Amino acid sequence: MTVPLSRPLVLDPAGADPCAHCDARHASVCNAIPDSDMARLATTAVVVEAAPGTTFINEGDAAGCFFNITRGTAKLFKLLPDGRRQITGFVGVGHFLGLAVSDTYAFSAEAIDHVRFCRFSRTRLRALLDEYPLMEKRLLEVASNELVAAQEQMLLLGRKTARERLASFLASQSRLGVSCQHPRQRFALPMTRGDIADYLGLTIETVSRTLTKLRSEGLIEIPSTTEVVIRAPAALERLAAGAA
Amino acid sequence: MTVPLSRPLVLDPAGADPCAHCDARHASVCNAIPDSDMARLATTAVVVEAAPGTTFINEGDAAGCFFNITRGTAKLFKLLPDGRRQITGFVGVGHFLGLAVSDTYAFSAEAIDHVRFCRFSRTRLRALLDEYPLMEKRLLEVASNELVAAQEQMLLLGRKTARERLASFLASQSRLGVSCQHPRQRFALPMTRGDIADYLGLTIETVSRTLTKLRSEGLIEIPSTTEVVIRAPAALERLAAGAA
DNA sequence: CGGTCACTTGATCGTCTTCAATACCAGTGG
DNA sequence: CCACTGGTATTGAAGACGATCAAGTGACCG
Repeated sequence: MTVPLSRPLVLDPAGADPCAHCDARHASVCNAIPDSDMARLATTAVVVEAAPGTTFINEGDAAGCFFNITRGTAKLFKLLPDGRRQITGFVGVGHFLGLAVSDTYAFSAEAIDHVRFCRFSRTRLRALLDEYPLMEKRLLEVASNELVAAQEQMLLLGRKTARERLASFLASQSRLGVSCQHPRQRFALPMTRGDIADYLGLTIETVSRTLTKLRSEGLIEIPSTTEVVIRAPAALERLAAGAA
Repeated sequence: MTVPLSRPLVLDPAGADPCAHCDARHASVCNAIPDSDMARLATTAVVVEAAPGTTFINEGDAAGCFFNITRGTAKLFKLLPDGRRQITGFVGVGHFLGLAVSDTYAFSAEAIDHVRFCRFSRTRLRALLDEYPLMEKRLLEVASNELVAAQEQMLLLGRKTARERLASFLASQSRLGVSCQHPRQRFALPMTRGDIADYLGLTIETVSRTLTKLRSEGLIEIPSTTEVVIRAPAALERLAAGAA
């Protein structure tokens, strides 16, 4: 599984006061900063665009920046020397990246579709945090939530069957983003089967076979390879929870 | 794998100003609070003792408290309805527990040996954090570090072989606590084979077999079931890293 | 159209699990 | 002192789930 290494593209901030009109603001830690200071926030951030397949964070590199996704979806992953890959998460709009205390990144990040993000230097963000304690609180909240998600994923990787993993994955995807309260029946999967496999600790073949099986059993439909319809949400949830 | 449910024991805070003389303070978030305020800190905490096997946090219960381990080792875990268990971490002196934003605990915690910890009510800790921003910063640091560790564990659970998992586990245990810089050659394993299995996503039998194999190859020695000696640290690290 | 890439499907294989028996150790009481 | 017990660990044999290897399909695109 090779990782493309093309360069991300730095954009001129389009229009005045980009932060004030940011799509991601409502979902992001930046909402801790009052409207009146949005212009200042904008001056500390650099807007960057990354084409699909672009790796914009490299595990092990000096961690000079923080990131805030404002568009698209990216995958975070770790690699073993022989190329085995574990995707630790898919991140979308509003997601904050780079919370490593160490001086190097603990994971790599690659754009799945067209991704846009804000980049803050470590030192400037530090200053921002000192000035807006509310932002630090929000970050702690975010980190806590991710920790809970990470533990859930450990349960999945350590103890669930392939079937249960796919069911968990589909169930969680249906609850993503705006549909947090009202799970969608139909949704897109921007990532490839290979990505799903590396996220669930399986192989491409097992992912494909298991999806086919779930479909043949009437739990889901697969209108296209990038789209899923949940036909039996309750049954899927039961399966995801590992009910005996 | 049954989970004992006996009650933890609440102690009278022995002696005056227990926080000032706390063994865990240097390793804990409490070091963000100045010496002069130690007495106040002590009044917000309740010292609790838990015998081996005692479950002192139950996944799903209302999350009213935070915890700070001051003695012993505990295991954190999640269960599936049919009893499958994933241990998400072993926590020792100085470890801070309960960072769930949700109103229920996301995991259970059980004492391995004799554990002592401080218990803070959620509301009182919130007040403490508002008063000592440095403590909030420390918490964010702690959470970030745990997040990095969680990602490493996902890599292990999703992509490493049984051999590599055991090597990783032993290598990380040798670096625990005070021996962070100078890995110990010899150390105790307070947890059972079952605990190790549930931490590494394996079965007891595979853990036992794999340890035996590592021993027969001269990488480790096993003087007793609760003690390990690393004979070939470099080779073990290479194995843990998944070198091809 | 030919080429590439992602996905699906089939057959075989291997690692780890499951089932089962045995060994071990500490604690208890005869 | 030694049999007895319960819990934990080791070891062996058989089985299963998912991996690997291999072939085939379909969609997109130059």
